[in-house]
Amino acid sequence: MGLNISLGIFINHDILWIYDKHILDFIMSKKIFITTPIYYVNAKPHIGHAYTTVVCDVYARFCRMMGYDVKFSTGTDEHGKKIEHSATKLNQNPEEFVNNISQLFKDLLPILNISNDDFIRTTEERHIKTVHHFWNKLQDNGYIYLGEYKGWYDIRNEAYFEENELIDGKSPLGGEVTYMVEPCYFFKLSAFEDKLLKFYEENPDFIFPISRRNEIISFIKQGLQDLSISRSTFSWGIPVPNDPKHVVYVWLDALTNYLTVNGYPENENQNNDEYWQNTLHFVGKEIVRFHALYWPAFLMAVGIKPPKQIVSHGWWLSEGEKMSKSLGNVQDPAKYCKLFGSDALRYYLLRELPFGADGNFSLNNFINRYNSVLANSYGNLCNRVISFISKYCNNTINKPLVETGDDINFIEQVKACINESFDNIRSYAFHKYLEKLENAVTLSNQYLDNQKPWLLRNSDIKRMEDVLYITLAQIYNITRALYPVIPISAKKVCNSIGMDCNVNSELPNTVTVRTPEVLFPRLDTNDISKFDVYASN
RNA sequence: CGCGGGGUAGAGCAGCUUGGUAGCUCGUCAGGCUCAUAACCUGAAGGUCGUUGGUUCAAAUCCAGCCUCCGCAACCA
Repeated sequence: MGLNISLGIFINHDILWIYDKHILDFIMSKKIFITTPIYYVNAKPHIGHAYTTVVCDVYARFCRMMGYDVKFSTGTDEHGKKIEHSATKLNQNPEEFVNNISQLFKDLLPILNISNDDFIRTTEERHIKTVHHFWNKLQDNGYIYLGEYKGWYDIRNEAYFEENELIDGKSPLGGEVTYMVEPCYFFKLSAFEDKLLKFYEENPDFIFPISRRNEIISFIKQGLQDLSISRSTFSWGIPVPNDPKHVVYVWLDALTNYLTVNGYPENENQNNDEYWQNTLHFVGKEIVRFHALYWPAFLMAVGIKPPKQIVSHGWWLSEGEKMSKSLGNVQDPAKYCKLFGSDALRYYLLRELPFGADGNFSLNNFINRYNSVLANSYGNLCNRVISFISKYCNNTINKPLVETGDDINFIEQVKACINESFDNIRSYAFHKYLEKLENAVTLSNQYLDNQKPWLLRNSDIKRMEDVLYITLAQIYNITRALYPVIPISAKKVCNSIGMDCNVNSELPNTVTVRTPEVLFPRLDTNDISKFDVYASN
């Protein structure tokens, strides 16, 4: 029972463009809930955080463009020993510390032009209420018991190990270990092995991509142990209901943020909630296990259906190496936005990395793509056509009465590109989505060069106008298709031809243009070291 | 046997799921155009797709082994 709505209608003079493939038909209603992970406030935001957030934003904007009612949340994860530790080192109390860093993440959102509907902090009262309710529910249903955590504790790395995991009396992570016994609460994760495997079986798309799904399945098949879900060796966390010596394990705390955002526990019956039924969690590959395994188990334990899909992406290297403060190569997303504009950064993030894979973020490469695609190809196309109309057609252009074979051919090819482009959204192949639109831009430049309106100006004014209108119509279509990625520039282009970015808008018979500003000024590559893009410590 | 990701034109990468003329961006060379952001368009050179073997009519693509590079014991997306 896929949703049968027409997904975006592109109007091209005399041609009704209907993008009728149900790219999002796995979403069963018109509502959709998109989340970023909540970011751990142990350090300042870097390009990796920006990436996840931008991916979600582009997806959210795309869905809205296609007529969906989107709820899009992000936020910060603020509890845990590490935070307590970091705060102490700076002679701050934890509240002060998390307020500062959380604000940095929040400030980044408008800089990246993110259209989130909510920003949640795990220190908020509404969230603490949710966690308490969720915990009690788990307890009422018999999935929590008090036990002891025993093992060799690596203090430096804050992790427990089994005797047989130790190497030369040290932890596998290289730290000194001491044997510790800590009373703590456990979640009966072991009871969910079969249920989880069955769930993955019945919902083969639950974990994206497949390789991650296989990893999780083989992890479960090795056997699941009960999960310790409380800590008593530090206090910066949400107290366990009725036993405030313990605080709630940070992942149980963090994951429930999604329920908080969706109105739980007031809105307790999430199974009837249309947003919840169509929840997409976008995550980095390192936290797939928490989202694809622990989270559905927790939810099953309280009787809530797991989310629709866990969408996992890869990691960024910086200039070929791991991002690291000591190497000074931590890419600062805010600096990129300031220097090149948020659209350029958003475009680069999506275009450079094949979604799911790891990739390399490099300033040189950024500038290369910026110049070749945004400036020379797309920006220049918009500029040359609109300027032409502005200069030689008195700002006004009329819809052609007849079309030649070349025209039809061109229009059909662009249409095919946009269709293929959108098809790639379904599999989160954002790099291909953009590549196809770049193809459409190239086709437009080729069409112009073949038709040579600058020669027609002296021989056939009517034909010149037809060519320009037809090209302008395709620019309008391409621009709207690009809107989710480069919303600011897309709006500028649409405005300069007196239109909005709505997919259902139709180019009128007579279009009046305004000379556009240069969208993406070419960047000088002679000395790229002058661009200060790295985070200061 | 720790886990994971790679090895495709000078550089950086896609393609591998669903085998079938090897593609993209940049760079180089030669042309064209002049509406445009010294941009745009055309053409050319340049690759035995790490290696060995297997499956197949057919392998960059599937399978097995090998060589090799790189991440992970974090600032974790």
